[in-house]
Amino acid sequence: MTILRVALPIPKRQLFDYLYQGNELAAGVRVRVSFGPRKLIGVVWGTTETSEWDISKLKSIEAVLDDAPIFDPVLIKLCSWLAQYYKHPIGDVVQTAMPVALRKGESSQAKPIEYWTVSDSGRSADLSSLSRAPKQRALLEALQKHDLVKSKAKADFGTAAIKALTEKTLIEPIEKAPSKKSTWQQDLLIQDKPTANVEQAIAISCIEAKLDQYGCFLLDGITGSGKTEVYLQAIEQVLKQGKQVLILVPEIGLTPQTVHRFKYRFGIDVGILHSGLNNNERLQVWQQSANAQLGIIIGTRSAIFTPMLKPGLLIVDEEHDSSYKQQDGLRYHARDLAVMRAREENIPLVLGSATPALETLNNALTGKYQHLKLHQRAGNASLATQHVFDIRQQPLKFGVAQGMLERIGQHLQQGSQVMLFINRRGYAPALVCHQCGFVEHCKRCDKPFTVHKQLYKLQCHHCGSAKSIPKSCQQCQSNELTSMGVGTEQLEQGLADYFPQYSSIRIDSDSARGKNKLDNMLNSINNNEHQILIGTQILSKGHHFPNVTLVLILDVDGALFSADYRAAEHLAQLITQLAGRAGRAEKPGEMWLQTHDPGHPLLQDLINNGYSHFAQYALLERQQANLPPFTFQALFKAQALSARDAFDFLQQIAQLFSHLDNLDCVGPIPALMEKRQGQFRMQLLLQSPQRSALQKAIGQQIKQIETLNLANKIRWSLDIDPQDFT
DNA sequence: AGCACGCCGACT
DNA sequence: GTCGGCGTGCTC
Repeated sequence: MTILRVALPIPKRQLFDYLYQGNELAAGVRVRVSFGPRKLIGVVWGTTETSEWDISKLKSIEAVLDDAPIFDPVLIKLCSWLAQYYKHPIGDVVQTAMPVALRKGESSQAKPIEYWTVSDSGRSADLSSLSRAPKQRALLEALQKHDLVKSKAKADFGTAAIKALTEKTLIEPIEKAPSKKSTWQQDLLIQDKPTANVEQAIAISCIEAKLDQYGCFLLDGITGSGKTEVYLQAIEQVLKQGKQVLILVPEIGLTPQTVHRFKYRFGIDVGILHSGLNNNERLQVWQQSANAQLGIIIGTRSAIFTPMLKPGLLIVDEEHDSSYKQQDGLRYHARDLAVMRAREENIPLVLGSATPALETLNNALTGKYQHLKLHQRAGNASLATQHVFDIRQQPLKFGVAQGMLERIGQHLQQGSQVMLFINRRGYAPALVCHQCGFVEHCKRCDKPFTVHKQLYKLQCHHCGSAKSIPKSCQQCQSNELTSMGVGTEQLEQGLADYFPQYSSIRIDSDSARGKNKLDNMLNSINNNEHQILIGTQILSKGHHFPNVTLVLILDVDGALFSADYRAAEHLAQLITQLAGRAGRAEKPGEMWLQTHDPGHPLLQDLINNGYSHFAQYALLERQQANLPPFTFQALFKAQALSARDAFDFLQQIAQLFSHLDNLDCVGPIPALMEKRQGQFRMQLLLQSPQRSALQKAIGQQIKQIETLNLANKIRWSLDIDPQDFT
């Protein structure tokens, strides 16, 4: 008789004890247990001699679901660390780390995958007979080449076409058992590879020198400098040793082209984990990776939990990308988790970016990570020139300065495309004088106030002090005080009226939602179907716009004067990424930044000296202001129908931490978005110069916080190392 | 989280 | 009289 400690999918920061009639059950095995009135599937997390519960009242395990653990020791350690570090319920963490199929208790052996294939009559069918049904024709044509996974066929051709062809008995379903062989080592076929330049060769040999141990590398290379080639040549060595490579990419970066590049170079199957997979397909990749049947696995954030039998290398591409941080539930950072995993697996980790996050850069500068730089730009890449446009006293039309409108007109007339960019990320409205550019700052913190229209107040997000919104500028007495901010729709309409002869298109996460919609939009842009592009964040990621010769960034000030101290960093990353993606060698682009503060040192540093110089300066500023990565933060957020409840709850938390030295408390203050879906949102920021002090303090208080009266009445969350303050 | 229990108002 | 609203509390 043994007592097992089981992780259950329950939002409680604890394990639950059960009796087990057998001798041992390894950690990582799934079990079915009864929990109150219901049945749950949990994961054995350990054994114990004594229970804090009355042993006679313990229930028994009802069923054991796995012969072998579904988590290896490294993943178990990783989950425990996650729960500990992010102060998150362990059962929830374990749940997040499992494919959905396994959460539901299905066998860890993947079921056969369902395909569509051509029937005998379909194989020889004449395509022209379907000329009036283009979807059906396209599907049949595709299937005559090779079978298609059902879910993919449905996504690409629709259910109607499938149904029609089934009724005509031209196609039929077929099941294929997942392959058991792990022959990728024999199949490995290295395609001709370009000769690495000197910098690439140095980077590759640095990584190769450490293939059998932990080491973290920052591969810091400007756009077009050939980071991928470095990955590929490092991967080659790992695969040749019979080891696996796990590659994380941003949500938007997992395109067929990316995958194809890896597939093509090595001639082997690549496991892909993205949001479009169904549960069984996901389980199959998971399973094949766990058995080392796949040499390369590429996936987004959650792929960091994919088990590997023979781990050899971890890569996080575009490591600065915000999609690596989960923004709800378990708020983990996949890049940080990758560091932990590489250390536990004792394998190297490569973080790649043209615009490294300041946290990462700091780790490279202090020698914690090895800094590999690529400065040389490959052949036909181009970089847009960057300029600042002073909009003080300039008449603005729908957010665009008159001078800029004229320039837009010139570019359009030359047959080029123009991109207008609205930066919403980290945006916080500051009160700017349109006459002289003066921005009112908090006297105590020397930080710009943030405008809160709901409360009709200016509020400092650093010390929490507030004052009412002034009527005129302190410096020039002008009444033209604006809290900048342009609406996408307003801009789109304005441009359509001003340039009626040109077609405009808006690309944001709303308009790009849906299968292939973004791809279709990007294609129509590069076919010159639209001349004016209006976009947000989504445009800056991974896509090239060779016909765009003018990029205009509208609300730079919203980031420069933001209460979110990361806004300037994100803006710089955006500008740098965009500059590398517009125009081409023979038709280079120009980029203009509209601002009330053309002399802003960060802005000037960025456009004159480039991202890496900017980043070092920004780091210095962070150090002087006692901000991350030189201090460590945790953010409590609360939302409720009554602002009072949210405030009181956070106030009670603040009191729990108030007596500690080494720990600063800011708030409770309204969140940057103070009201959403009718709920008031407040926040409380904890900050400490020592990570351990912050960890310890929260660890000691979290149980207490859970049991606060208001904790069950309102919605609240804790975000360790917060990235986003909206 | 989910599910039961319990205590109040508005229905046949 | 009971059906059902959702506040409270517990689950090894």
